[in-house]
Amino acid sequence: MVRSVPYFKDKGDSNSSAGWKNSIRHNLSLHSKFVKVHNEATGKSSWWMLNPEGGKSGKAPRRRAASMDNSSKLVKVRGKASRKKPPLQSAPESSADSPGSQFPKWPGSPSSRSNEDSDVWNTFRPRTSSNASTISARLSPILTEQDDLHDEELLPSLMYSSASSNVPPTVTEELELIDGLNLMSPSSSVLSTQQSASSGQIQRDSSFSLQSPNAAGQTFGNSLFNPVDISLQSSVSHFSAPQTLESLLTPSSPPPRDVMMTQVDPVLPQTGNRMSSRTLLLLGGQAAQSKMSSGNPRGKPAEQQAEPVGASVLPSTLPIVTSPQNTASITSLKAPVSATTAQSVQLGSPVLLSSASPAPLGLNQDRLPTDLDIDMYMENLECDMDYIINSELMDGGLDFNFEPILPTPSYPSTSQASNHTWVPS
DNA sequence: GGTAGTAAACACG
DNA sequence: CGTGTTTACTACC
Repeated sequence: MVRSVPYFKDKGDSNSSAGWKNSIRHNLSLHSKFVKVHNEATGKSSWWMLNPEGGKSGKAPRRRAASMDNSSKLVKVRGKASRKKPPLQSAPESSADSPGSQFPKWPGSPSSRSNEDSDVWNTFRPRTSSNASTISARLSPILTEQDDLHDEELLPSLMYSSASSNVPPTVTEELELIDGLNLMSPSSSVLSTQQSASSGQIQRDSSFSLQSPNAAGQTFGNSLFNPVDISLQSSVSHFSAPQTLESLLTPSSPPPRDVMMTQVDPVLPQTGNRMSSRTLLLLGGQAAQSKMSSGNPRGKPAEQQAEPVGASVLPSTLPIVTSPQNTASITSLKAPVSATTAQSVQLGSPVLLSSASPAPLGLNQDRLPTDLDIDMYMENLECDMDYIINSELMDGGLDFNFEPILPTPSYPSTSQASNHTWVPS
């Protein structure tokens, strides 16, 4: 608020912020439009997001109202709800409430996710205990939610993080920008709560690779790593492994980091060999969400915060080659895709945000498998693009900004792109 | 009367 | 102390 809303610019200090913060908290708690998503990673703090169902226009589910509020089913789950003084709390917590569960379940949310049925939030909550805690924890709600949404309904899932203390403001912003894509690198062993900065960066990269390439590819045709994008897209298009998502969501079996690139797929478990409109929606929604999440979405170059961690980030974006197990996983995931394609992915992963212009330069243009029908992918890309663009326009226009990435020193320069000296062989 | 903003009390970790 | 919940008060439409 302080950073994004002029009015609050000078109201960031603890003194002057007490009032409006209190008001915010008050409204968050009071109105069912907002739902709290517990985030163990941040201790006492939680994520606040818009109720996918919109919530009631009126008040939040108060104890008595909770039972009546069928639509939102946002029962009070706060364990300490009954802590109030006896006089006030005549009625004990309703049995309808799910005590202990911090996660209100709105109808239909986890539906698509086969087993997770009972507890959507469990799908991510456990992850909080893992290294990617903060990130994944914040992501899941979104993903789950959006996964639930139908194509026509891209509900805004604006999240407000109360974990300001744990996540640097800038990082928080970054995270918000890429909400829903954090899952892309949930398992990254590099990630940790303290390293949220780097993770944020990583996330951002992944987000770009997933949500921008399409749009960016068309918009920014002057890229050096076009093949990469195409490859990625192809992998995305072909890969469908719901179980992967399962594993991703399972704390016990953290997914390989490289999956972050293909994790987009998990998002579209039902998808066959091409991205479903649902997925597209998801991506678009995330983009839109990004805009919504911050008054100055891309305005602040991620590079700014990314710089310090850029070096470490890159490796994490193309780990496929580093770890045998990762490689295996990725190749298996990309079964339909030729090995060369996978390789191209590996090579290009770090520069995902580049465009997918039809004229690949440097890198592995000559490596592109003959069976890799670029046109086909391009078609898909165009299709996706249209969708995304439309979505974006509907939301007020495109808001892509890849500027920060280009100047990143860590990335191979244009002239050296074909050398890959930095690429593990 | 409904809604919204603010202040405040209170509980919890 | 930060966060979250709740109540009370006030102002506006």
